[in-house]
Amino acid sequence: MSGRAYRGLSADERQADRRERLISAAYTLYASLGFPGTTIERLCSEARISNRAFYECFSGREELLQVVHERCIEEALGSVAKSVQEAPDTFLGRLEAGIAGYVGFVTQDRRRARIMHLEVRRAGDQPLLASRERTMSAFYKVIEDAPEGTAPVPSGVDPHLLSLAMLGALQELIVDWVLAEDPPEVEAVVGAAVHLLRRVFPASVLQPSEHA
Amino acid sequence: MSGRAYRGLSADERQADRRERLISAAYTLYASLGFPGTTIERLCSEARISNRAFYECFSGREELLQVVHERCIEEALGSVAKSVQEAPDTFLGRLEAGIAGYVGFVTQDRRRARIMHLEVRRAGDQPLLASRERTMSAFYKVIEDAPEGTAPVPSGVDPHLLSLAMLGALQELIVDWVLAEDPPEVEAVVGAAVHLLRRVFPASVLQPSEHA
DNA sequence: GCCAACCATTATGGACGCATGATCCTTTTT
DNA sequence: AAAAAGGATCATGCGTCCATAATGGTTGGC
Repeated sequence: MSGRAYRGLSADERQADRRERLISAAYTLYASLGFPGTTIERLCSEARISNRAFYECFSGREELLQVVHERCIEEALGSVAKSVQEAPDTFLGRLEAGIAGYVGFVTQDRRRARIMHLEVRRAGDQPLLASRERTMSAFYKVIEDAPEGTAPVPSGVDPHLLSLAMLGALQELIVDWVLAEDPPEVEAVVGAAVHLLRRVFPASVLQPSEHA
Repeated sequence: MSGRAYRGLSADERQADRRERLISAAYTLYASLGFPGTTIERLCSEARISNRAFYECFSGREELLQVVHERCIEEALGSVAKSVQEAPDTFLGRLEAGIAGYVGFVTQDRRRARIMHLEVRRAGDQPLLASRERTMSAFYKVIEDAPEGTAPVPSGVDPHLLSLAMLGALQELIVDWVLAEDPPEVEAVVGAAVHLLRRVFPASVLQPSEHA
């Protein structure tokens, strides 16, 4: 057995520590050099980890990206869920809180926004699309959990495509925020996104009830 | 002087022919292997052109992509302009014709859709963003050329961000059409996009006049 | 304090792509 | 038909990255 203490850490702890350092390094390098420019060697030197040890943590660059992306999504979902729970229990309230929560979360750290909305696409990796699907369904939930069972999706138009388009709109706004040399205010991004969704999903017009 | 006839073509014609073959090869390879996977050697072998001669046509891979992309945009603008001109002179009519024209054009050849909406982003090349700006402004024009000078952009929301978001929405729909293993009908894509824009730009509600 | 585990640093071999140079076949001119 | 231009095929030098192996310094157990 090769489970021995070292620098006060067990074998598993050391392994986990290296893994974590690699993830942290990836977090930074993806945002600065982009995913294609982030070589394994750079990752290792940034994380101060042996080139050899990388392969004991991940099978290759793609798996690392996958893990980083999933972590980002997990954190984002948590943050958004919290924002939504604290919001007033109206469709509009939940919607606005969800968007503001997500945009706020993602713009809080420029690296996050870049990884989640730019680098993921550049990879073209297959398993990443699965993660994307998860985000989609989470987004669906926010809409489908409208309070009194009103279906906010209009008829005659594929609701899946509509949600897809809304995600694309939001994504484009965030990408612009990331790439523009003179980025818009976060509030403006949120405002545009909220305005968009408010107009697209007609349930919002049924919602002045709570206000009066 | 080195301007001599060869295979019935002048020196300039031969040069132009090689250029064209490279562009055609790029058109195909970008869509199958993606831009990053499209090496110069592959391009040359596909175009049946000497590796050496490539650099007499383009300075490198990026310039070729640039040229291909600009050609795509040019053709798209032409096609959309024609569709819009033939449409009824109402805001809604122009809008619908523009969207249907663009989606129809871009989905007419799968390679086009992929190049214009996927590979361009993957390149991360700087001059490409300029071309993208041109597309943006063209899109603006369609909206700003509303017949009786009504400003369809709502107040309180940055119209630039709103247009950006709409482009993002449309782009996402097209990307989905390209990547999905079970792609939606083109009509459904057009329908979703039209529905979206109709709801977002309130000028559309001022437009039942022509119908009666 | 000595040995052994541990691990970052530093090579090594292989593959790939870019850019350029050399070779050889084809086409045109005379 | 011979000479010369044109261009594709093949070959080279260079750099980068991946993946693995050898090196050497550090830490923990005894």
